[in-house]
Amino acid sequence: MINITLPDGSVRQYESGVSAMGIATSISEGLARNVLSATVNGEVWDANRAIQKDSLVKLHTWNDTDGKATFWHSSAHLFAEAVQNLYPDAKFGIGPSIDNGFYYDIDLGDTSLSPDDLPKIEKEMTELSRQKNDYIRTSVSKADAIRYFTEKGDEYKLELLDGLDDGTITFYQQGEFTDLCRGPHIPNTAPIKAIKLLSIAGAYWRGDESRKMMTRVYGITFPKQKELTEYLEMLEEAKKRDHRKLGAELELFMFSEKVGSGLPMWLPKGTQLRERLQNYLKGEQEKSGYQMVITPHIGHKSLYETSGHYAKYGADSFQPIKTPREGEEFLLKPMNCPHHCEIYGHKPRSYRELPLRLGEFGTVYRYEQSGELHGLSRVRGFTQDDAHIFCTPDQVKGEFLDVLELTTKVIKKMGFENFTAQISLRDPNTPEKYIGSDENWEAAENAIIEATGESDLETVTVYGEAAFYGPKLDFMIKDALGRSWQLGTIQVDYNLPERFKLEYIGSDNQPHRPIMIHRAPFGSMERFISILIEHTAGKFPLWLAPDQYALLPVSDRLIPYCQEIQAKLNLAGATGYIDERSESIGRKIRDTELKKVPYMFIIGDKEAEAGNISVRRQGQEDGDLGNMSVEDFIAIFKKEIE
RNA sequence: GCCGAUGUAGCUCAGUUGGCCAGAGCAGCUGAUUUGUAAUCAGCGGGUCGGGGGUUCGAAUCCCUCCAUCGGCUCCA
Repeated sequence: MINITLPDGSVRQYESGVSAMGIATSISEGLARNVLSATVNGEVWDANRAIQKDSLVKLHTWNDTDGKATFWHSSAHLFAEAVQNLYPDAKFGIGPSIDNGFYYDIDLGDTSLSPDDLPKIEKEMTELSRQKNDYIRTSVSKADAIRYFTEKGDEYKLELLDGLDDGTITFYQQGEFTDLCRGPHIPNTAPIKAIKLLSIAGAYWRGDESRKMMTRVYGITFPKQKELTEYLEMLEEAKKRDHRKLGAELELFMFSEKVGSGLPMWLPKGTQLRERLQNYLKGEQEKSGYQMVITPHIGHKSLYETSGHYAKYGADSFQPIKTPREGEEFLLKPMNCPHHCEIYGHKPRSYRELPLRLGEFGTVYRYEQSGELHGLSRVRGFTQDDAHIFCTPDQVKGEFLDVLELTTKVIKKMGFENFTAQISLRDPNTPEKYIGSDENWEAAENAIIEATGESDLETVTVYGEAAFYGPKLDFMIKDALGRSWQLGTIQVDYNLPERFKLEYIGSDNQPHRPIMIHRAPFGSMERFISILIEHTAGKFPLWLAPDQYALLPVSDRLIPYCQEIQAKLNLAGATGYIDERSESIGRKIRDTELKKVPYMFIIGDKEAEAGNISVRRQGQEDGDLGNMSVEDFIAIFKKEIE
C-alpha cells in the first residue's frame, strides 16, 4: 500500500500502481469522468500512469490550467494524426499547448496549406476523436526511437532526439499516429469534442531564421461545443475592441508615415485622456512622497557607457546623433534611470534624505524591430510613468510595500478587478549570471517576498527570471475579456548605484551605497492606454472620458439655453460640448452614442421652460434618466468621478 | 530584422482576362428643414489608385524596388 496526499492535506491509502484516474474513481464517478491529468510530486503525469510510491497528487480537470494544457497538447497530437491521414508526406516539428489552445509546426514539402483547407482537417480530427483512441505512453530506447523516425523519414523528430538522453525517451500513440513526446496526455481522444483551427502562419524550425520555414497551424479545442462558441464570440468581441480601431474612431491618437512608424501622435481627445491619467497618478505619488523631475530627451553617449546600456544595447538602438562642430555623440534616451542617477549624484546625500523618490513621466525612444510594432502596445517612442527610489538596504521592504499599495490602488481605480503579481528571483543554480553580493540579493529577495506576503496580492514566484542586476516584480492584469496583460514592474537594482558610484553618508558618518528601486505602475502610458481602451471598449469611466457630456438642443433656438447649462457644468469641472448642428434629435443622440460620450442632455422647450435638463446615459438599453436640475446632475456627476 | 499577405476619397469597400474622363455608401461642404431619446431631404466638392522606377500604343491592373499596415517568428534595457 502507498500513501497518497491530496492538496487539501488528506491522506488516502491505495495499492501501489494506482493511477490518478483510480484515485479519482475512488473519490467520485463524476470526478473520474473529468480528470485529464495530475501533478504527481511536482511533475505533470498522465491520469492513467501508475504511481508506485507515496506521493503528493493533485488531480487536474478542465478547470485547472494544467488540465487545459494537457487537453490542448493532446489536441495537437490529434491534429497531427489528422494531418498525417490527409497529407501522408507531412513531416512534423513540435506541437505544444499554448495559453489558448495549441499549435503544430509541420513541413508539407511543396504542398501549401490555405485557410480553406482547415475545415477539412477539423472534420478529420472530429472523426478521429470519435474513435475514442487511448493515448498510449511507451518508453523506448534511443536507438529504437531513431530507427522509427528514420524509417518514417521525419528528420525534425530525429533532430529533437539528438538532444535527448537514452532512457528518458517516451512515445505517445493514439490511433495510427505516434509522436516523440514527454507527455502527459489525456486518457483518450473522446473528450476533444469542439475543434477549431484558427490560423496558419510561418515559423522557423526551432525559431532560427537560418532554418527552414515550417507551416504553423494554431487551433483550440474544448470539451463542449458551447465553450468553443463562447470563445469564438470572445475573439469577435476582442476584434471590435481593438485599440487601433477604437483609437482611430474615437480620435485618440494617430500615426503618420512621414513622422515614422511606431511613433504615435496624441490627438486632442487622447491627450485629454492621457493627461487625466497622469494627473491622477501624479497626485497619488505626491501623497506618497514622490518628487517630480524633468530630464532631457537625449543624453551624452558617455552616460550610457557609464550605465552599461551602451555596451549591451548600443548596436541595436537608434544610433548616436552628433553635434556638427565638435562631433560629440548623443543618444536618444532609452530609459530615464541614468538621468535620475545623475540627479541623485549631483550633491552629497545624507541618509536623512532617504528614501529619495524621483518621478518623471519620461519619454524614451527604443529601436524596436519593424515587425514588432503594434498600435500603442509596442512603439518606438513612449512615455514611462517612471520613478526611481534611492534608499538604504533596510528601507527596501517598506518602499516595496508602499509601491505595491500605490500600484494596487491606481489599478483598481482604473476599473481592473483581477490582477496578480509575478515575483522573479535568481536562478539558484546559476549565481554567476547575477551581479551584486549574495547578502544583498538575499536581503532584496526576502524584502520582496515579505512585502508581497504582507500585501493581499496574489503572487506567483518564478526562479531565473530576475534581471541580472536585481529581483523584480511584474504586475499582471486580466481585462474584461479575460485576457492577461503584463503592466508595470518594480525592480530592485544594485548595479546602477555601483556604476554611478552613488553614495550617502550614514548615521555612522561613513559613505554607503544606496539601493535603487525602479518602478512604473502603468509601464508606459501608451501601452497602458491600449489595454484600457480594450478593457473598456472605449467607454472610459466618467472621470477619464475626454468629453464627459454633450448638450443636444432639439432646435437652434435652444442653443442659448444650452450655453447657460454648459457654463454651469464647466464651472463644476465637467467637460463637454454643444451639438449645434441642425440635425434631428434622433441623429444627434445616435452620433453621441457612437462617440461614447457618457452623458447627453436632450434640451427642448420643456427643459428651457422648467429650467432643467433631460439626462441620457450612454450605452444603455434605455438610457433615459428623466429630467432633473443641473445641480442634481452635478451632484450625480461628482459622486461618479470620486 | 525574417516569412507571408495587404495598400483605390477622411472611413468601409467595388473596380471582370491591361483599354473610354476610376465608382458606391458613410463622413465633409452648401441649402432647405427646427426636429423630443440611435440615421430629415436635396445639391456639391473630394482620389499623385502607398512612393519611385520599368514593360507596353496604353498600367489601379504586369515586373522591380522602397515605404507602411496586418498575421506570425525572433526580440523587448
